[in-house]
Amino acid sequence: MPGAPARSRPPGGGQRRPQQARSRRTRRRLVEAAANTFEEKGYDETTTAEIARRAGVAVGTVYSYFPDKRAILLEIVNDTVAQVAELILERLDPDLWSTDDLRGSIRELIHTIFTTRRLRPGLQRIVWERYFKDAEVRESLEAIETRLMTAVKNLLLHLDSIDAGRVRDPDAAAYVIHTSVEWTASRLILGGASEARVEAAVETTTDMIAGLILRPA
Amino acid sequence: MPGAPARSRPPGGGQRRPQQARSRRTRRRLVEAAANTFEEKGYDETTTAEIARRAGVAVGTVYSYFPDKRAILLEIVNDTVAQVAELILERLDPDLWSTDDLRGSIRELIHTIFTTRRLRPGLQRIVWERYFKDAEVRESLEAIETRLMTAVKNLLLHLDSIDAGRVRDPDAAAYVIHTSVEWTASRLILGGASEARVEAAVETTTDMIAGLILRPA
Amino acid sequence: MPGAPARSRPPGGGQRRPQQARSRRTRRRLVEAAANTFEEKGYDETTTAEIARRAGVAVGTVYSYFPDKRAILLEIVNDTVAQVAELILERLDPDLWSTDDLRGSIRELIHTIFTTRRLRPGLQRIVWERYFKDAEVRESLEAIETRLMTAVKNLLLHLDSIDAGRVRDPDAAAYVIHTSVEWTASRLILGGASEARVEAAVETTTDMIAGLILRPA
Amino acid sequence: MPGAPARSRPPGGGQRRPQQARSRRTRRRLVEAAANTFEEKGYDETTTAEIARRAGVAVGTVYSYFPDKRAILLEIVNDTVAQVAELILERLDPDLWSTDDLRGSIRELIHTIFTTRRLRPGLQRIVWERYFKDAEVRESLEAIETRLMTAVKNLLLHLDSIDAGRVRDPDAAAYVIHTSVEWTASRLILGGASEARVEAAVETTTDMIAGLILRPA
DNA sequence: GATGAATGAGTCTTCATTCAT
DNA sequence: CATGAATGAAGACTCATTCAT
Repeated sequence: MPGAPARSRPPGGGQRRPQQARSRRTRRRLVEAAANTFEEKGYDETTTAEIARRAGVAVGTVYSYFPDKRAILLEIVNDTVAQVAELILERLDPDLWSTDDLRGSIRELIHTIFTTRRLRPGLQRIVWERYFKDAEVRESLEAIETRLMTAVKNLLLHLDSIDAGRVRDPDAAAYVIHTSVEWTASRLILGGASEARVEAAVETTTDMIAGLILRPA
Repeated sequence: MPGAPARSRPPGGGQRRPQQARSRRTRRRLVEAAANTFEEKGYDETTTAEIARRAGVAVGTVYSYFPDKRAILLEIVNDTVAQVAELILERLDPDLWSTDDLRGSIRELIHTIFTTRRLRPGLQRIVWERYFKDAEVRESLEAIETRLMTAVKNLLLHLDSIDAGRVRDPDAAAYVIHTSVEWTASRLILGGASEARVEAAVETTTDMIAGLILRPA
Repeated sequence: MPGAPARSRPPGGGQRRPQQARSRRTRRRLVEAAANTFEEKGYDETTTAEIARRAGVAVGTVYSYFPDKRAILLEIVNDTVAQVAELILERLDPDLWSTDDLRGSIRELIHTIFTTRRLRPGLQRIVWERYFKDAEVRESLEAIETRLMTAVKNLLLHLDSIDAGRVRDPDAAAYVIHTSVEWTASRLILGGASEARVEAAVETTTDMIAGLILRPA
Repeated sequence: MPGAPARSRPPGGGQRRPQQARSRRTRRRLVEAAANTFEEKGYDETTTAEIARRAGVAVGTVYSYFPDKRAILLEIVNDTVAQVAELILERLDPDLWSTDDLRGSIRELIHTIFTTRRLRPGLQRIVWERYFKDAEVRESLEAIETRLMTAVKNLLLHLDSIDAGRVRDPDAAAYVIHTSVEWTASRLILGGASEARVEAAVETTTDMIAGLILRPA
């Protein structure tokens, strides 16, 4: 599956087996069926039989596209996490940060992160659930987190360069910021907190991050 | 095995909670066996048969002390999380916080939290794994987190009262602080980070928290 | 399972798990059910479900006595082959060989071997079928064949010592004799040959062996 | 792939036996691919998908040349066994047997038989494995064995006619000789015996056969 | 109270074969 | 004629839980 946008792909591009149109469609149907079922019922609770049923194919077909159930999850996790990260990465572009209202930019970023957690919450739960259990899920997540943290770090360095930020240890800061915000967002949203509590958390988190990275006026 | 055969038991002998010495010991042995096995292999990978074996009893015995496998986990989670929390709660006592070096106190607190993650890491992983999956695990964890967050809030209010802190929204602050530090600690330690990275994270986290709650000199 | 006679076993003897009477009986029932089913339908065609059904237990029970289907076969093969071999080994005792009618003794031995093939023919087929396929079956069979060939060799040496035999290479002779007779017997009997053909083969095989090992008068 | 798209096909195009060059080649490729795979991995372990892959065709194509997997094996077994038998049949021609050194002729024959077992051992194993399992394999093998045994019998009669042999029961003798030598050879060679053991077995087998069929000088 | 044998529903996975394109 | 996507029956094995002894 494409993963990243892959806007302009070379003409004969085909990444795996699917060479025929029907095959491609079946694969997509399988991934979608699996994603929906995982989302609704969780990973362990989803049987390959149900995935097949919802995709409208036979069980065997599942196994001609994926070696096993885990492989389907992996692909979905990659896609989902990547999509979510993409939204955040866009907001981390230093060019978009007005010098006038840095706290506002931070706030907007935090808000975005909190909001993304509303996408496919079931799948995000599965990621937490399997993070320590499945090395590949972990690697998959960490690859994307590395991209995020690098973007955060670059932003910090940028702020520093325009005399707006103050960072002692950019790597550690990126790590701590990323981890803190991510988890606060996840727990709050996936845990079903009220809108008011979410807003309060966004505000406080913004203060916290601002306090860490912004040079006091 | 000591003690006479329990030939004459008191009429209304309760069957639930341990009333006899042997019973209590068996229960403890079961809990320990389960905790060790969960710790080593994870929850799903631990069979009740293995717990029984390691406790030196028959499978059936497990079920005369606990309604099911999950109940054992619940008890262990409660104990473990409570023990870990206790260490942190002690450090949150406002009386222990010197006014002179508030940042140092924060740092010490953060350090303590990071350190506690080294206790029973396998069990802590299970808590993450099951947090969204098992409502009782969630409740169990949240009950203790509530205590922690209340203590944090009280500390914030105390700092405020001595003109050392500044808190706009103590509830949100307690939540965000707790969640951020907890997760940063967990991922770093459970993920096996190097000592240097841990130290850097402690330092940066301290800065971040200090920036949020301390009144700038 | 006992395997060899184990005539006088130490009082508290119990070889594997079975400590309770019921357990022992279940195990026996399982082995018998499996042997009968293997015998009738062949190994691959026998499902663990059917073994369980015929033993009157649940599938799971099968797996609490044996790690897998193959293990049941192995045990049965060991027993069956050993039993068959025992009948032949008895006939190889030099003391039973009259000096007067050595050809008659050989004939009787050959006849015995041919006759044993009528025991559990289905299982014997399975042994051939899996001989090159399953290393443990092979080892199992070869262990017993080694005993047989050793007995043959000793007999040859004995005949030599009483000036009745002539053997150039006792090891090779034992091997060739054993293999030839065994396979001729197996193919003929397992292939369902007529009584007349069997008798003719016994006679000719006797001539062949006698020609090899007996000193011409 | 060669050839123009089969746009205009001759109306009554025969579907069964190879009439066109390409078809014949495809069939040969399939048989070879199957033979190699069977040889390397065994019958059960070979999937039709792999045969197709190695032949460079689609699975469906396999089924336009053969009704099923078993049919491919049957054809291969026929060919292989026939080829092997041919080598032996040549050596059974009475004209080639010098009267001077009959034991030498027997020895050479035995040697030839042992040597042929080194051809396609994997396939020969499959024949043993399926001999009792698959009636057609059995028939196929037996048809060729009948030819061999007839040749043996004719040889015996020939030796008798020139006063060199002595045979009580030519049919039984042919059967016993054939079966004994065949199996001794198979087990020894397919079992991977050392050259020395093979040589010893050849020698002893020669003695055994000579003792049965040659008139003592 | 303890024992441990027995349960059996539930899962994943394989692969020969078919048939629409 | 070839293709290869799809089929789906079948089977081995697991393990939390029960209950007769």
